[in-house]
Amino acid sequence: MNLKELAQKLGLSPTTVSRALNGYPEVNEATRERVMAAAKRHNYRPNTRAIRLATGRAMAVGHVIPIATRHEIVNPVFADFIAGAGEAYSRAGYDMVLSVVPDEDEERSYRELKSRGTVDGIIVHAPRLQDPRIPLLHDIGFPFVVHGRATGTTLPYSWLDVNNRRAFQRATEFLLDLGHTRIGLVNGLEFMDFAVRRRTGYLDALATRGILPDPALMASDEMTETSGFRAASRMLAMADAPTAFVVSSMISAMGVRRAIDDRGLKIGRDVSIIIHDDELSYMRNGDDVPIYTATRSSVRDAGRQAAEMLLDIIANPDSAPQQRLLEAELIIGQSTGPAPKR
Amino acid sequence: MNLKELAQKLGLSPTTVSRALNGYPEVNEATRERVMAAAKRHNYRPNTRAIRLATGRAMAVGHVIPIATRHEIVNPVFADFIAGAGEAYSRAGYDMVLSVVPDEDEERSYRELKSRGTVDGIIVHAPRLQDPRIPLLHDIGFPFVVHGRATGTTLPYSWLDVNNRRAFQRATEFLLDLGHTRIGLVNGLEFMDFAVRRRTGYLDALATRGILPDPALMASDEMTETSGFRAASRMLAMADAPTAFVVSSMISAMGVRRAIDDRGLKIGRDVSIIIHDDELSYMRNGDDVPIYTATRSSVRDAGRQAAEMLLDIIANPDSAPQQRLLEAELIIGQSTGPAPKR
DNA sequence: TTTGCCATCCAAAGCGGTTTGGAAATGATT
DNA sequence: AATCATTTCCAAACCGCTTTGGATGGCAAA
Repeated sequence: MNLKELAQKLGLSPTTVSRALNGYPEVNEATRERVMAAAKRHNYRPNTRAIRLATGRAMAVGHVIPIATRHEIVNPVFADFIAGAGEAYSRAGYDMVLSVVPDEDEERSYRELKSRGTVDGIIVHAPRLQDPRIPLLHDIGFPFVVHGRATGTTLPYSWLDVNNRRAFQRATEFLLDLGHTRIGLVNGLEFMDFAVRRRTGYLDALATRGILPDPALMASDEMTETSGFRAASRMLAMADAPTAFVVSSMISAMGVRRAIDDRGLKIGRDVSIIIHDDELSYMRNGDDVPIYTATRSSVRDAGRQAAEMLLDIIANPDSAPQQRLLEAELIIGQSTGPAPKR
Repeated sequence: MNLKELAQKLGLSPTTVSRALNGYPEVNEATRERVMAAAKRHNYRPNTRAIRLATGRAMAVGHVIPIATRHEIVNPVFADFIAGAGEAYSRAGYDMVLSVVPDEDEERSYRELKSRGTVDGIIVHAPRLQDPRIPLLHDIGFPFVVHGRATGTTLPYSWLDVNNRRAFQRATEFLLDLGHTRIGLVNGLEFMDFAVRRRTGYLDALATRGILPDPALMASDEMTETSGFRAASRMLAMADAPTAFVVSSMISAMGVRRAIDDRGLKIGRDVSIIIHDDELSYMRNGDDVPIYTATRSSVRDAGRQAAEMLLDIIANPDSAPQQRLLEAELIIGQSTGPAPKR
């Protein structure tokens, strides 16, 4: 059942039927109702492909998932971010198209999305320092929103980010207040922008207390259980081992926990942990009482907000770039306690 | 730059240019090369929207992610499955569109995808027992491939699944061989098909050794760290506590590990664990030496294969349904050992 | 009655490709 | 030279919708 057939059945022109269904004013209310009823009765759904060609809009948004060819790691926050964004899209009648792209093909991939007209805009994931994607998308004139920021980029662009620096500063201060002075940082890969900001926050906190940072207490790696384990094991084996850890993710923290357990130490008593909690749905930080003390910010909610921002930018292409900085909340769990006396 | 313009520049008709680019035989090789060169030079990319309307094919595949409105949990294997599938799609020039749908709207969502012509086929995720989506998709005549199976469905349909029953049977037998007789099962939600099959495998193994299953040793819940912790804690508190666990996922296993650690027990010595390992990229089971003994089957690879199967079905709509059963390998890690003497 | 203005509807021209059904040119065959 | 088959190209229809630029008729104002 297409427009033409429906129009024929109604004894109207396709024009009028189209206008009736799309709420244009130049159509009699009576006929509009008649059209609406007939559309429902015949279960008419306009063909998306035709709409897209006619309007020139894709009614779709792209998410490019870069696969690091070296590690082949899919970002674990991805699923929840997508879930949040997806809600916003389906509410607005937009589709979400995912492109899984080996990272060396990313530029070509963006250009194609643009020139083939597959999508109306793009969410940029996991920005790195001076991320080349931002000037690129700017050049080809594609609406986009970055989830995160890219230090070193001077162009104005739209982004939505968590205040990672502040979060880690607060986390570190919290531990300092408990008397810890040897605090290990188990960070993500530091060519990622968020990881740099987190380190900055950690260093800032130490600096204001006049504590010299120890490079041996700062690890940077992929955020996996294994790498968390490795980093923590190494640090705990030191003569002057840390009494606390600031950890970039729930997953790394599980590795850190394993390292601590393996040495027969007890979390919250011998060693404190404070993590950043993205509130991944399959990785809840406890139900009622949080297991870990954490800086918390829902990545799913971030997805929703970023999507809404992008839709807004697509609808108003000439508006100024938008920015939104979310603050993480500091929640107290069972993984932190006063520094043990030596 | 569109077809017409390109044709004009070449002094050819759009017809010929289109045919030259799409490899039709009725065009001189010399002109084809000329066209190809010009297309590359002018950076011509056919407009996807136009192709779709003209051919009637969407050149896209849909993945519907149901969000359980109760738990709001995104399936953690999802990201890796998608990553695998995405590779297959982009190789074939297909787009992947994701719909995030509250599970009560799922049926409507499938019908819309079909009637609006958004996609050419669908991957069905996380099938339940007698999953209603299978007859539905069958009815509306939509090509689809199920990741998993649906016990109780008599219709023939295409699927790709891991032999979950066999995997858990082998895992349980492995523990039995080590002398364990009290073996806990930490399973996923048992309205999910895979979870039922896993339990069956577990029960089969016990049965062949003449061991009566103890309901108190079988837990079924969402596969989160917390639920793993809860289930294991409860079982370990029993008078006749289990000396081994079969655990449905790496994530639950982390909860199980925490429960074991909390009681001051040692994994592999006091308590054995064997898990099912989907080889999630951010959740590797150790690097060289596996941490956990596991039944292993890459969900990413499953995604790739399921996608290829679907593309094949879309290309040959009248072929018989395809089925593929993947066997998990049993890999020995450090989390299992002989049953402790009492 | 005429004029002008709305309100309501429609024909037709897009959107940018693919595909059908020739047409012209070339070469081979008789 | 005439016929026929091939090769090579093209005009035009089509996919299903939106949107522009009228057309028509009714009614109020002049």
